[in-house]
Amino acid sequence: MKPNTFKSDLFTQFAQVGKALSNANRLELLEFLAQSSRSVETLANLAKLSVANTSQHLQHLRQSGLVTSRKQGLKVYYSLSGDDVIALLDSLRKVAERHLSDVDKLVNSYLTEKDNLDPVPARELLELAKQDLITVLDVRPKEEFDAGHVQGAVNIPNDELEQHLQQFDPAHEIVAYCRGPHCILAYEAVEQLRQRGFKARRLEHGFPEWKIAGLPITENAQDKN
Amino acid sequence: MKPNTFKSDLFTQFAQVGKALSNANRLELLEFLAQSSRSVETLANLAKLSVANTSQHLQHLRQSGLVTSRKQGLKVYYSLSGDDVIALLDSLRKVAERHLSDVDKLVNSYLTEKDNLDPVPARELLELAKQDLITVLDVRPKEEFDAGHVQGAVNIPNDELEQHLQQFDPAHEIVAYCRGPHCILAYEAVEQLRQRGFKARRLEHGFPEWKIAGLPITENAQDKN
DNA sequence: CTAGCATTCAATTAACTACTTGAATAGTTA
DNA sequence: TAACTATTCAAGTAGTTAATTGAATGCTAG
Repeated sequence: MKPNTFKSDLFTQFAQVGKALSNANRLELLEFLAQSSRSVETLANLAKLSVANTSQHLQHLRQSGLVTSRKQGLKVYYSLSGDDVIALLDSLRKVAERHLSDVDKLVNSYLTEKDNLDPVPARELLELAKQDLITVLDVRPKEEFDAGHVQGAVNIPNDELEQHLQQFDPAHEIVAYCRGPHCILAYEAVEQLRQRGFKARRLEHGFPEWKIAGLPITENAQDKN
Repeated sequence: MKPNTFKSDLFTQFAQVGKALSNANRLELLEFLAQSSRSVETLANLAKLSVANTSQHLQHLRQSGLVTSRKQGLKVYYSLSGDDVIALLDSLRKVAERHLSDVDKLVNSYLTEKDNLDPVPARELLELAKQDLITVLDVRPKEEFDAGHVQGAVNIPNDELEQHLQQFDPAHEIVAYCRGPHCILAYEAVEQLRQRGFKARRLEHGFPEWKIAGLPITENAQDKN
């Protein structure tokens, strides 16, 4: 028996997963994959990387066990290998938020009124929706909405918000959400709506977190992209 | 507003934390720190690294916000910056275990009868202890035991087990634990006890997990090392 | 069975990381 | 104040990683 060898090998294996999380582009790819499974080309466009580079990053992620791939016709679709990966990304985000003061500074400087956009916890949204007191607004692009969204949500991508303002019931408060805790779309939507006199807040987290919490969603055939 | 710049900077910050987790030696240091706070020299000895190298790793960890340091007299004591770090390490471990088949192979080849050493969940241990049906055995070194241990546990470091066998009540099942889910000491103790005819199992997780689950512990003044 | 497409592979370059060594700093004790 | 100790800093080297480019593979449709 060689406990030390065994032990260090084990840490080496864990470090492989850590390495996969050590690059900003890979983390961005993971966030996109947390939405739904996607092809290499789509991911490359979303992350603004070359296709070859994206492919390499994805292979790296696959070797660490964070994503899986599946070939369908011409395209290769990648997806997260399990909900535990979302939990891991959430842990990472929590630690980073709590400890890296730089992150706070960034968030504060960008989102001028961050604190005033006080977020609605998921449970509260559920309750308000049940009593039909709110309109739930999904501001992500149509494809992401189609792949899966909070039950009862209305989809209006951010750049079309202006044209659809009259369809909102002014008596209802509007709760906006998008991809994750740091998706800016929801912040922007809330700001815009408030300027127009609506009562608006944002959902505390985003769709991936809602989904893994087991809260009600409407889900279509995945893998459209 | 520059959403893209903002966004990529944010991922860069998260990647800093990922980088901290991308090295086997740093992960090992974090595991030691999950036990209790420790000085640089102690950590260097535990991890079998040079002091300068250890110091560098620790600074890296501090810059990512995973640990904090505090100077006391001549020595500098490092500790985890919060329980969310333990949660993060646990997530990492879970993903690595589930996905890296190499890890399974290692565990299986090293721990010949892994499945037979069926682990006791924390709640079950609590219940059994309440009814006084078991002896809870902490096989870690004395210093770690002193810094904090499961309430009611007996401390016998692994290499002294042989000499203390007669002090166990043969009617009681023995549940052994040590540092974490992968600490080998507990496996070895269980094997040894079984060979001597005792009924023995190991605790499913280790002390750090027990502690963050909020289960009853006995804690002494930290920072002895 | 050929043309076209999505992805991967291979080779290159620049940038970064881990570890070593020896010197510098800061706190402590005589 | 001088000697000592624990830690950190600085510089150098070997090894690793990210991104680019262009070619190779493997499907699919005509």
